[in-house]
Amino acid sequence: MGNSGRVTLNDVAAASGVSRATVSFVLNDDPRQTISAATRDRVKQAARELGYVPHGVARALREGSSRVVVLNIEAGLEGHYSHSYIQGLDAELAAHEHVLLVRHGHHTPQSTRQVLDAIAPRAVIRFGETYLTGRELDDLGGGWRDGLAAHSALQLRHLVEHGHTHVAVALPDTESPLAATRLKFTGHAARNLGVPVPDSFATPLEPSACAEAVEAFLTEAPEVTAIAGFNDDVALRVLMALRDLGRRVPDDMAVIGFDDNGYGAYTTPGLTTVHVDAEAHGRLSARLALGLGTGALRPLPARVVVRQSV
Amino acid sequence: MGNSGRVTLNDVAAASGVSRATVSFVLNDDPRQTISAATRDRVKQAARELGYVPHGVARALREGSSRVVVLNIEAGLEGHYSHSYIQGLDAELAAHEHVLLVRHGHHTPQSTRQVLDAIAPRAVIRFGETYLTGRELDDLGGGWRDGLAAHSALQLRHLVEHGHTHVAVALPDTESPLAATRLKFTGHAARNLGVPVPDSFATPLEPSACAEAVEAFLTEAPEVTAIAGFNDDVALRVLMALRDLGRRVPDDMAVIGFDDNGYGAYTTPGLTTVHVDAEAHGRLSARLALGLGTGALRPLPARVVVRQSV
DNA sequence: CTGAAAGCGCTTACAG
DNA sequence: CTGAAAGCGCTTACAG
Repeated sequence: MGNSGRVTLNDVAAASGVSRATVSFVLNDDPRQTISAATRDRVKQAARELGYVPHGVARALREGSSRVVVLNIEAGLEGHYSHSYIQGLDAELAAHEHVLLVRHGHHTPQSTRQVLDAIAPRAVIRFGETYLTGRELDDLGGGWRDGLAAHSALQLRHLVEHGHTHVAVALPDTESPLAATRLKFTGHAARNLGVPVPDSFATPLEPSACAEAVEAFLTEAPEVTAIAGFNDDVALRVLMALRDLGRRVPDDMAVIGFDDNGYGAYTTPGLTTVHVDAEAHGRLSARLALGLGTGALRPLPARVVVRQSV
Repeated sequence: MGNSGRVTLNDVAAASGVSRATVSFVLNDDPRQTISAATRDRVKQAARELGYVPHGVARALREGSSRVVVLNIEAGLEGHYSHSYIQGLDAELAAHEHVLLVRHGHHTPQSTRQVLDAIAPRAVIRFGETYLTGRELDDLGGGWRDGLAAHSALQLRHLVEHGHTHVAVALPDTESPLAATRLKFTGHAARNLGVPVPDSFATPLEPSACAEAVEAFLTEAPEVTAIAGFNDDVALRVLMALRDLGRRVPDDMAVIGFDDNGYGAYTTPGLTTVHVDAEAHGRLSARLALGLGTGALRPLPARVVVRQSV
């Protein structure tokens, strides 16, 4: 097996007494070749016995890309949704003999370039794109059907159905590329539901600063009776702020979260929130990245998890 | 530039009127070659103008490995610690011109093999190994100095310092490779502190099941006055269970978490917990994976974040 | 100081 | 049906 420890195509060819080309044809089930059953067996047998595994790097150099899919995820977008999404993506990719590799943190064009050049992945997925634009999800039939837009609307609708017409949106304190989009979608939904377009405010991480922010906002907008969180983290902070301010939830103020992260079950009152089938979104992204159809895959529609905060 | 869109070494060589070898020497600053300043400049200039970027796959095929480090992380080990750890790892690797790619989910030997073959990473890090064994951290001087053992001891010590001698450990419901190790370390610490070795129990995710588990355990062990959580998730579940059982925290039972995930600030009472400098652990792992020294890097010691639960 | 050549391990026209 | 050959883009002895 050469000089290194690795078993190569050469070794298999030598062991089975055919050329490298033939080995490659057999192992890759090339449909354009007709190779005798005897030869096939001999080659496969030899490959098995030698423990041959194709060298992906060489294959990638030759084919132009490796059987790897890279997911880029910005630091600010990580959360419960992304976690489930990754699970789905990983599982579906594995089912099609690809591996998922995730790039966390902040990505500059150079670093992205470096990854591309280093491993020539079959596809690079930018996390959030699907969900955000709903573009791929559109393929299932209907723009707002199961994207962020639909879910933003679901969140607001729950509030409206509970009698709230003046709603505010609580946003993270840090810059999130999703914040503006979310706000836009919620605005759309408000118009559809015939309620005023919600105002928004940021929620600092530090509890007393957050309480101040909530208080300041509510002083300016005393008509607001319900707050819709950008996500559960934000909603949880609002819940704490309201408690510190002595406002009762849901009696004085209703609060609803987004993307049920589980921790909303631990507060008093529990946080009502929106649950999204992120795992299926991940599977969908996988199929689309590989150029497969969406198959029978259909994400479960989002649903409201009712606890006590609204 | 060849037939594809890519600029290769060949293109740079042609543009600067030298051979491919020379281009390679110049661009890689090969110390064994002496190349005239004029030629160097010409080559570098041409590379810059053409926007040449070395093809990592080809380089990996030639050199045997790519400038990529892979982190394997099992689904059960993800949490706050891993999140910070990844940030540190990513940043430090980037500082040394490597990129971090994370493999989530469950890993079989075959899938690991596939990754290895697909991208020939410079190193593969198994998450938790460092922290768990404290092996790498030992290098900083002293086995228990800043690993899981030391932190388990810190958690228990806080309880003992607050007058608790009969402590129980709450574990996750799922199999965690860390659980046994944790228990062992806490046992060691108990002996050192001269208190009985803590018993343990599992905490189901489902709230009523969890309450039952807590109740059953405490009925068997009425002498227990404090519960140490495997992590904050577990401790938070215990907190909820105790509330549902009508036991007051900390008066009837003290609770302490582990690996401050932030959500402990949202409960009533707030969860006292142990905060670990995972980011520095990540940086350390990066340096060790690349075969660099640990430099001046020294993780901050873990500390107890005091809230109200003990 | 510089260039021609080999080779990393694979795939795939092309010629028998 | 099968094999010899080229080539993916790079690095590095080796020979001038």
